[in-house]
Amino acid sequence: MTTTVRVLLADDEHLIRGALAALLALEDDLVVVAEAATGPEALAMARAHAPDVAVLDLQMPGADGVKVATSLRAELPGCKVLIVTSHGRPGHLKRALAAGVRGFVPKTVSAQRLAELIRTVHAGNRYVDPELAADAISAGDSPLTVREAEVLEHAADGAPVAEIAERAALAEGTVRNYLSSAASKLGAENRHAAVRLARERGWV
Amino acid sequence: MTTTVRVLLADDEHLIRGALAALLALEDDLVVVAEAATGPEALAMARAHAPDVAVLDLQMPGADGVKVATSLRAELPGCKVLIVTSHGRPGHLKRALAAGVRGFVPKTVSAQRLAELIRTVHAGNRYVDPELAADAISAGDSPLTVREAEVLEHAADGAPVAEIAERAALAEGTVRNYLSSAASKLGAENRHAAVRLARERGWV
DNA sequence: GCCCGCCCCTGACATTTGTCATGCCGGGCG
DNA sequence: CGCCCGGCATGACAAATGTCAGGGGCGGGC
Repeated sequence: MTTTVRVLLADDEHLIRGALAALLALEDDLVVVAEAATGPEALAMARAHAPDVAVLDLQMPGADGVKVATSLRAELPGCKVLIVTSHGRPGHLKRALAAGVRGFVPKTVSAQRLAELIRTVHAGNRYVDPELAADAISAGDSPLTVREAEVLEHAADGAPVAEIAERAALAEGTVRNYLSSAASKLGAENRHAAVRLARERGWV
Repeated sequence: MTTTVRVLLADDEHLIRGALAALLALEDDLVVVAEAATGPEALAMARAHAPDVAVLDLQMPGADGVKVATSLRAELPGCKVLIVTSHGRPGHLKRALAAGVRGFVPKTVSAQRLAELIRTVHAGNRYVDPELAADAISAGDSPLTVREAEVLEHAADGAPVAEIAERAALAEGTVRNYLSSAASKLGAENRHAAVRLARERGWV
């Protein structure tokens, strides 16, 4: 007997979610038991329906896919998580795996392939897109120290150093130093470029 | 007799494009005659198949939806363009309409609704998502002068003023001035925040 | 024709940011 | 234990950035 897999689908784009639900419904052994458009909603739906596999978009309003996965791991250990994403940032993959995610693929895969992957993770196996994995490996670990990353995050919206210093409870000179060392580690000309790079690599 | 509508589908995310194609195929009067994953590919497909309606993603590799629409308008005036987008930036809507686009909607619409809209634009009518329209109106026109926008663009990747000055063939002081006035017009603290805001509003 | 306002452009000055030399502390290692 | 290394923190100085006052050109209103 082929067991049927109960799936939760979470993506903020209704068009895509609906289309996906329709396509997955064509597979005999898959059934979409719940849909959600936001992070918190996904969590609530998961609690209510206890799906076998949760297919989560990485970027959703409220809480991103990784955050949802973390909560899910604690509350429903039996629920496997598969993350799909449009723009694969290396660091996200690492964070996702740390959160216990079982699968991680870009949205460029076909629906057919996605269905296979749902079965794969349901069977207890893992799968990450080879290209994303290669990116993550070549990007490597974050070279930033805890404080450097913290200061970079505060600098993300272009705030002046004085403001960052206040929020981080540091002297201005110190903040400038962290910014500077972070920028040089990232090979950036200035802190703004550094912020962009760190974001791209998923290190902030 | 209900005429059948020949549709071109362009989106870089295979998962979504495939799912969409499948759903639209369920509608009796719609037929997807071509698919594309990039801007140039969409253009080539349009030339080859001369579709009635082109459904374009706003953000694609190569050339964005608006650029494709512009070319299409010149080469295939009979082909109506409907743009779908994940992240609606006000300025894009304006540019799109200027490029002769007939419909503009976020990806949060349902597939059912999208099918209706394809018929709507095919019938010669226009449709823009009310919420996006409201955003565009409230965001209003760009308050930036030509030079201000130009300098902001050059500043986008965090380049130092000297470099911007060279690329724009201006004195450094002048560049600082434009940056400064642009920032104040946008209500930004500094040029980096200004760049972000201008991007969000679609003014650069 | 003349004035006014806006855009374009510039250099000088004040402020902010980036860089450097330095000190403190805790953890690993010979 | 004593040493060295790396992360954390700071202030002083040099360089980049933001702000200001001002001048030339062009078009619309009177």
